[in-house]
Formats: sequence, C-alpha cells, structure tokens
Amino acid sequence: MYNHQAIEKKWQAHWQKTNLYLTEEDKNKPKYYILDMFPYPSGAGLHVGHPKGYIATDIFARMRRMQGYNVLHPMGFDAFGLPAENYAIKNKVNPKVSVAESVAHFKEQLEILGFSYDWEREVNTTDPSYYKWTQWIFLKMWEKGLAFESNEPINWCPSCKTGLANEDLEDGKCERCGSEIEQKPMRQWVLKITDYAERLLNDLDKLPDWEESIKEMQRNWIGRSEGAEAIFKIAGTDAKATIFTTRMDTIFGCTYLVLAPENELVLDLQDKITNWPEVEEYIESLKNIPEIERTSASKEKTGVKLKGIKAINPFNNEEVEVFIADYVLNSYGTGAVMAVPAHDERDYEFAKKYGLRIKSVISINNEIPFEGKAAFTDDGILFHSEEYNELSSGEARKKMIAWLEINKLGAKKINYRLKDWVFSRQRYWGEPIPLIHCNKCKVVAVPEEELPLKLPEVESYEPTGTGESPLADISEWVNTTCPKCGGAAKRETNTMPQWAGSCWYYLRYIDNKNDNSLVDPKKEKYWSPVDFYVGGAEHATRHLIYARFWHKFLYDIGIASHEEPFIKLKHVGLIMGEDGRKMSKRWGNVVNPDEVVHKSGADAMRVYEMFMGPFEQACSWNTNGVIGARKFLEKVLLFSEISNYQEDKKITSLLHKTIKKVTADIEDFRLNTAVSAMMILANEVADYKAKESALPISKDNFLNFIKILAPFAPHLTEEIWEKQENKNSIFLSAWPTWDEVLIKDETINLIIQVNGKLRASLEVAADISAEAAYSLAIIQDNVKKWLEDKEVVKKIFVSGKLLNIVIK
RNA sequence: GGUCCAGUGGUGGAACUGGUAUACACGCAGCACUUAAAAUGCUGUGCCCAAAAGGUAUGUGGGUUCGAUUCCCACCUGGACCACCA
Repeated sequence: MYNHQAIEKKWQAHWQKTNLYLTEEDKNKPKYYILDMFPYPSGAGLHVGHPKGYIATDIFARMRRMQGYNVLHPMGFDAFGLPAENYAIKNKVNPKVSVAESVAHFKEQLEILGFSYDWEREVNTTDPSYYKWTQWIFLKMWEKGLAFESNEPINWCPSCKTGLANEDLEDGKCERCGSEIEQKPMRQWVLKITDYAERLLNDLDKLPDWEESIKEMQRNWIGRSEGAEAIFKIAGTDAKATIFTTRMDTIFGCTYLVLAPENELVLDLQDKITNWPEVEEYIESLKNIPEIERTSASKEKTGVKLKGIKAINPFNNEEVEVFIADYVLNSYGTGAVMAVPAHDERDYEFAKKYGLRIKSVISINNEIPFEGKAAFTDDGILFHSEEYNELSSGEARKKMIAWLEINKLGAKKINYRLKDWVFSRQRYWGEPIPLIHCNKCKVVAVPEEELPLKLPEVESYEPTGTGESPLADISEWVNTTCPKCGGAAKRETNTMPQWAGSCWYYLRYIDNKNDNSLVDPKKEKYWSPVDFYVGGAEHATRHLIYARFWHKFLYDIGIASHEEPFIKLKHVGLIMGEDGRKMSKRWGNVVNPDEVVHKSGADAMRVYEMFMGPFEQACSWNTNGVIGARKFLEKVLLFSEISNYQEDKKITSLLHKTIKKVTADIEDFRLNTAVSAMMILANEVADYKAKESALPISKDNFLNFIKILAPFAPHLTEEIWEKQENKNSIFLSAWPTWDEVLIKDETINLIIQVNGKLRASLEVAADISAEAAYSLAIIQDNVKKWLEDKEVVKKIFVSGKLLNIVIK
C-alpha cells in the first residue's frame, strides 16, 4: 500500500531535522547557483500552476547535488507593491500583517511539495534589513547622477492614484486595474536606464543560453533606432526645429514639417502663427482623447497647419509648410519630423488627406514604384536630389550626415524606444526613497549609517491622489533636519516601485544576514553569477531588464563581479485550467495544490506536472493525468517490496539507456520525456515480473533506477532507499553513470523498404553488412513480391537502421 | 502593420544531426476478478477494408530527396511580444 501522506510527512520532517539542504561555501566542490523567480505572496495562495517552475528547478538542483556540485537553491518573497497594499486597504489591516500571513501560507504550501530550498537564506523585500540595501543602491545611483528629479508628464493611473513606468502599462491601460492612463506632469524620481540602453542591448549577444524569444522581446523593448537629427530654421525668426529621421536620404522629398502638438516650439512661435485660435483649439481637443486612442495606428490622422510659419530645408533652402499633428509623439526623438509623403506611409496618408505635395526622390531600376498610389519605403537610388543623385540610399545617408555635421546643422543620432524608468510611486507600501529636501542644501542623502530608513506606521494607507504619498501626512516623520546644514528639512515622501526589490535579490541570497555590506565580496565571487534562472515569460521586459540594469550598475561600482547576472534562462509555460482558460477566481477553474497533494501525494503531482508536456509550453491541467503519475509510482513501490533479484541482460541495457536519457533530459529541461523514459523502464520490468516471481534486475541496478527517479519523487524514493538498508539520504549518494558498451544493442530491427515504403522488418545482428542485409531481404516473401519483374536501380543502406531498395 | 513561435489520434503529447510517424500517459471499448460497483489485471484502440494484403494520414498547396513531422517556397489558422517610434 502506498501511504503517501505518512511517507511525505516523515521525510519532510527528517530532511529539516538533519539540515539536509543547508548550503555553505565549499572550495572543494564546483558551485552551481540555480534560482527561481521569487513569488509575490498574495492572499489567495498558490494554485497548481505556480509550482511548475519550482518543481523543475528542484529536480535540477537535486541532480546537480548528486553529481557532486555545491548547489545554491534559495527562495524568498517579493512583497512590496500595489496588490498587497490594495488587499490591506480593502481588509483594513496593516500590509505588514497581511503580508506576513500570506508569506506563511505560501511557505506552508511550498513545503508540502518537498522542495530542497535552504530556508536559512530566505529573503523578503519588505524586511528593513533587506530594503536597507535597496535604499543603499538607490543612493549610489543618485550619487552617480543616475537618479534624477523630473517634472515631465508621466503615466498616471487615476484609480491606483500613482504614477507608473511604461513597463507597467498593458495596451495603454494600467496593468493592475485596467484603468485608462492619463498623462500628468508631476514631480518624479527617474532612473536613467537609457544610459545603459546600448549595453543592455549589446550584451544580449553574450548570453547564448538565454532563449532567443526572450532576447528578441528585450531588443524590441529597447527599440534602438539609428538615424540623424537635422535642423530646419524657421523663416524670419531665430527659432529652429530639430527633426529626427532614419531616412536622411529622402530629405529632398520633404514637402512639409510636422511638430508634435506638445512641442515647446509651437508656443515659442505663437506670435507668428496667424491662425493661433484654431491651433489652440486643436491642441485643447487632443487633451480629451485618451493616449491609447490617440496613438492607435488604425485611427485617422488629424492635424492643423501653422499658418504664417515656414521651415527651411537645410539642403536646398526650400521653404516648406509646418503642421502640428497627432501622429507625431513629443516623447520620441525630438518631437518633430520631416514629412516625406512619397517614402513614408504615415506622411503619405496625411498628405493625401490634406492634399499636400508629394515628391518622389528614390527610384529602383530607374522606375519610381507606386508613384501616386502608395509610399515607397524601401531603399533605392536617389534622384531630384542635386549632388546626391545616383547615390544609393545608404551612401547618401552617410554623405548627407557628414555634410550636416561639418555645417553644424545636424548630427548622427541613436534613439531608443526604451524610456527612463519612472521610479517613484505615490503610495504607502514601498521602500521609502532615502532623500531629504532642504531649502538651503536642496536634495541631500540620508546618511548611510541611518539606513534603513524605515517605513513609518500610518493611520491610513489610502492613496491621497494629490501626487503625494500617504507618508506626507505623518508630520513627525516628514519633518526632519538636514544632515548637511542641520536646518529644518523634509523627507522625500514618494516610495519605490514594486520592481525595486527584485532587481538585486539574487545577490542577497548569497549573504542574506550580512549587516555591514550588501554582500561579502568573497562569497559573491564564489557563488556569482546565477547559473540558471527560471520564471515566467511575462517578466521578459520588466524584471529582467530592470535587474540587468541594476546589475550592470553594481558591476560598475565594484559590487558584482560579472557583467550579466543570469547565465542561462528558461521560461516556464503556464498551466491553464481544465477549460483551457487562465486559472482565475473569475472562471472558477483554480485547482489548489494542497488538495492534489492530500489526495495523490506531492510526488505524484511533481511527476505529473513534469510529464504534462514541454516545460516552456502552456498546457491545460487534467486531474486524471495525476492518476497516471500515481500509478507509475505505485508500480515502483511494488518492485521495492520484492526481495528476490535476478538480473536480466535486456533490462540492464535498457536501464543504462534510461540513465543516459534521463541525465541528458534533465540537463536540457526536457522533463516530460525523462518521465516517459522511466515509465517505459518500469513497464518492461513489470512485464518480466508477471512472468517470474523475481525482479529482473540486480539490486544495485534497481537502486540506480531509484536514484534517477529521486529528483522527481524525492519522498517515495527516500523511503525505498531506506528500506533497502541505506543509512544516509539518497540525496547524499552519487548520481549513477552509464556504460556505453551495455547500451549498444547486439541485435536490431532492420527496416526493409522498397521505394521508401516499409515492406518488412528483420531481427538481425547490429553490425550486419549491406550485402548480407540485401541477400537476407530479397528472400522475404513480402519483399520478393515487390521486386518481381523490376530492375533494382539503387540500394541505400543505413547501418543499424534500414535498407531501402529502389526499383524501376 | 512588424518580430518571433506553433499547427501530429477522441485528449496531453513523442519522434536525437532527414531514416519504422503516433512512444509515454489520459480517455474509450471488450474480457477477467466481483452478488454488484469501485479498484486492479489482461487485450484492443489514426482513418478506409470483415480479416490478411494493401491503401491512406503530421494545417493547405508545391519543391528538394532513394526517403520529409523534420529542409526550402507560397498560403491558411492560432498564440506571444511590439506597434502612428519618424
């Protein structure tokens, strides 16, 4: 009888008592750091999807330990941020209290799954001893000028009452609550991530063990665009419009200029604009259109001409009209573009609508493609471009930019889609930003020895909506003295965003109790970098970009010893509900792991989740599937109850093949086929067992099978291991090896094809020659039949696999 | 619109560098055990054909090859990310 409840309880207690998973630096062993993305503990607890990644890394960690590595495999909690705070507001509890409850609940749920985490190294981003160092890093960034105050308009969520970073939006809506985002100018702390854009982009090439899809998403997000700026003087004034373009070669086709409606130049030119009331009305009308609608590509473009204004093309001194239009964004490039309707789709659409001039300057094979019908946007050969005629687009760009630079009328320029990181939130539940505002000394850092700057207790966590966080109401906290001049001063009341703590947590696991430094340099050298990192793909453009940014900064100031934090990265595919939808309370399709563990056991659940399908792929939960995994484990337990061993050569060979396959499959995270390989072996053994009363395998071999199963089903295998009179844990034993000689089959099934179609299969010696195979094949009735009256043109022989006879 | 990924039985999926398509598991059907059911065991299970033989099948159409789920081209469908980024 398989009493999973008793077995799992027994071993979990035993592992804890014997400190089996405690990790320390050990110079005699190679290190391996395998990391899960730590969870955000919500009140709802885990569903069966959450542990999928944790199970896989646990299997990997256990194999690595048995292979003789010193393995760091920690876990912690990322608990600052809106969900915890909103939960606290709704239930009128201090977030500190509710987070502690959620963490305890999560931990309990994780523990019954039998993970091999070293809990001594647990971190929690909301723990002052942790966020002391988050604040410390922020101060270092501030010292280096990477954190600055800005009053630019930013994304504002009217429901969450806080500013948000671009990364926090989904389809132009708040990722948390789905509200329409407004653009609101307000005082913000911003991190200059764009200073690192080039490195964040280029260093992706140094990460061969990251999935290509994730790297591609990051490249998309960074959005590097190489072009140039050019200055158009405004006729009759000292004003200048600077435009950004990637197609300088088309500048002779520029028939008008477009400014973003918010471009400051528009206000500067107010006196010269003869239709100002119309212009002003247009600008006002745009304020009522949500950002998402305005920037939608499907929307018809609108705009207004700035009457009385002409811009001068620096190349031919031609005067062109100037428009403001909604399709030019003030937040990208210079907020101004030169319009070349013949060679840009957006400009073409706008020019058609308003009947503006269209001038072609790029040809291909001496023809002008789609003239008058659509914009031709490819590179080609220039014409109507004075001395640049006959040049290719590429050459022309180089020469034109060089000319601009010589004449100080423009320069080469690289733009990024990536924006600087809006880093302050007007909410309570986050790390306080450790800065002080003094009238005399301006902004002053909280002295290092005063860190952590603790989050004060507060009556109400409700956001104020005024652009100030609830901290602003606590006068005894806000009012302080300036550390520099000793005069009266006020604390910064904004807090850091949810993503701050997760930017560096993997470094803290290495040395989580160190109060004197972020991490001990010796320990950092031993454990860094993270060898293998596993988590959801939804973090590809947020956490993983932010963390790489902070890590590079920490590298620059000498804290981190490697330029990249994560060597190998894999993403875990979601587990959907049985109805194929995302598991959610709304659909009522959430499966609770506690129930599965209670009914079928942690080991069965672990085996099933790995068996479901490819690790990276999303798949639907099927409760019946757990039964299959459970049956497999029952079969293995049954074997262990037989004490009569009788080795069988075929099984030995199959076992060695299985060891090889399972080892390689775990290495590559092909855990579904690893499980199926072990099932095949168990089925074969069971077949023999039905015939004889002895187990057709030697005791040593049986124990090797138990060992490769151990990472998947740690409790059951530990129990079997003990029953076989082993004193130490199975996880302290060595990972089995295989013998290539035993894997080689003596006989094989040779496939006989005629014209590529299967006609027979012969059991022959594995090393049979082509000639021997042929003479054997042609006497088979089923082959003879097909060869009658036919001429054999060719014989294809693949040693050990097949013989294909080609006839005419 | 751009970039990337994927389409294989009733279902989840397997097939290593082109070489027996459908491993493994679920489900289903039949049989055994049982008064009966559950559990368990055995057998079968892509489609056409009574069976054998054979034919046919990996989204659709074409190509390369002795041989294609795998490589190439076009198309269809679905998903992920980005998107008026100049």
